[in-house]
Amino acid sequence: MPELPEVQTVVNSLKPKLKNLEIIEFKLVWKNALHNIDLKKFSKKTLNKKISDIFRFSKYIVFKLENGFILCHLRMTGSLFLRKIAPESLKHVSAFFILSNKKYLIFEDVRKFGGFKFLSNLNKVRLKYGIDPTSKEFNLKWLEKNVLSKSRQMKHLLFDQSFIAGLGNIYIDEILWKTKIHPQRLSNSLGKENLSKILTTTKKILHDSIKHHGTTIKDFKYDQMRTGTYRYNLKAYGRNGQKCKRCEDTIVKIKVASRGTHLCPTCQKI
DNA sequence: TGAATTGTTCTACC
DNA sequence: TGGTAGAACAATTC
Repeated sequence: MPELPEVQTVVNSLKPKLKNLEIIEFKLVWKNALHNIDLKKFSKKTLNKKISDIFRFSKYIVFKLENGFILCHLRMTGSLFLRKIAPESLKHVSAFFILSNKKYLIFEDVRKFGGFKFLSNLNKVRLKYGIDPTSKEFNLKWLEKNVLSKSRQMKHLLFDQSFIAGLGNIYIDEILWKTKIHPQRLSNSLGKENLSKILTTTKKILHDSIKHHGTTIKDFKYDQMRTGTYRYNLKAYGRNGQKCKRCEDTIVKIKVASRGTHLCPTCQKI
């Protein structure tokens, strides 16, 4: 389940290998893997173009070309990796590129929700998404201004990509457990101390997870085979029925924002 | 067999 | 109308 740290892991892994290569061919296997453009147009925009940079925007992997940007979203089960040979089975392959060094950039996606967009600029998409939690603009001042002015359940708020871009179910449950905030607690009921905790905890969790190449629960991998190891650091997510690592109570799983949500009923009082 | 899974987007409510 | 919440959607697994 790729969120910000997993997407960053893929970017870090691909960047040194892809920079300045040209896209020679594009094969679309699953037709819905192109999200805002048809195959003919996508090919015209991207073939024989050089990849001048690769970076993360929100949960997108972005390839910068001379005439625009390819955005790749992994959604639930997508993985993007480089190989020397063509994929031998196309069963879970949604699409692949052939590059000027004859290598294959393969997009594999069991659930098939992920895919590519082409945009000539990022102006519109930048307006649609909120602040990046790893940026220095994400600070206490910003939180005070934007969290206290709303009356939203914290899980809902942190999930909202137009508010903060990059968090998902796993890291939100971890942040709320660590800061002892109930997922249904209303944002305007928080004190400054809570906000300060949210700030430092969010930064630390994301940083630590990137260091561990993200969280692999089931599907996430980068570099074709390698899995992230942050799962060993999880305190709430997926631990329902197990003992809270802070007190003697048991982690429970409830539904908040129509998502499975893990919390400790003793540590995280509403 | 159908419930569960995800981020995004659409719709409904107040 | 704007802010908020909840459901629908994509496809597959077990």
